Amino acid sequence: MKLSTRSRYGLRFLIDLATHAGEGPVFLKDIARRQDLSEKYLWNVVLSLKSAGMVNSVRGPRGGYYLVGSPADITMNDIVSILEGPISLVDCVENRSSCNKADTCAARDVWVEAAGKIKNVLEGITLGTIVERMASKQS
Amino acid sequence: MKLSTRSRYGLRFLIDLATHAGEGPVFLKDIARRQDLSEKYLWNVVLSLKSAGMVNSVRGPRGGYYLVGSPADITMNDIVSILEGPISLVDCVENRSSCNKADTCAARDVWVEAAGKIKNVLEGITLGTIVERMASKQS
DNA sequence: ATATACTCCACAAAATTAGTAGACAATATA
DNA sequence: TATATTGTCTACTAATTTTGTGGAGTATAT
Repeated sequence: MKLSTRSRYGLRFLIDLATHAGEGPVFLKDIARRQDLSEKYLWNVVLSLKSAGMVNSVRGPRGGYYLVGSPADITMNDIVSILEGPISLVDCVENRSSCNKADTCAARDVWVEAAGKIKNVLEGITLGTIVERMASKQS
Repeated sequence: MKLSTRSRYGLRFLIDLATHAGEGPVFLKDIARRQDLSEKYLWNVVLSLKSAGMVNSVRGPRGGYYLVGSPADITMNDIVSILEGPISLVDCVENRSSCNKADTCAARDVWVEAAGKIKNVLEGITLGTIVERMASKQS
């Protein structure tokens, strides 16, 4: 039950972006350097975030990336869903037809319930609160 | 954020076992047939459950597996922890030294919090309630 | 004795994840 | 308009994890 590096890198990217909000677009290259991530691989992660409309980019000199919405409106569930896929602990939660026993399966009910609760947890954590907490930590 | 088949198979094995409690040991072969799982692979999963002390076995004819404790005392967190490893969404949650930035990392705090809450959710679901719910569903 | 079922090591196929290479496209600025 | 800077994109490869198989052996109730 580990998250892939996509989610980890994505979150670090977004935190970095939120931290530098209001300073104009931020270079992918700078974030990769600050966070010590492969620039190429990070781009691939960020591509997903952009496709999902969570970030946007400006090309050319003085270009870079910026958050589309307010950090307070971006939840961990949003981030993980984009980068990891929907929070279904097993396929049959999302996709009844992936198992021909889904309708009568006792185990499935468990996973549906657990997935729902985990989703609630992740929805309760926003990028905004993360950045706030960071700031108060440093002072 | 998917669980591996180990957890899925393991839960189905345990549900089957709990359902047949009080009838003496249950054959792995029978469960594999009922649940339509590879006998060999299921054995490997069950081995982990046995090593962890959750189930025990009797050899020879009339042998088989049985639950060690009461279904009411076995939580989803126990099961997933055994079969999937500890619920740390990222390595640094369990293992600070896996990342040299763990002490100052803002993202880590998020994962620690999320992992703790997810653990609470899974601890709230026991094998006992699952079996009960199944029974009431069938009536 | 022997049938039944568990034990355990080693191996292999499949799938997923992680990461790299390099050419191309857009654009702010001089 | 030239050019430096930065994002875009496709294709490929390497590493890891997951999932599963084979087969020889061991314990024991009948």
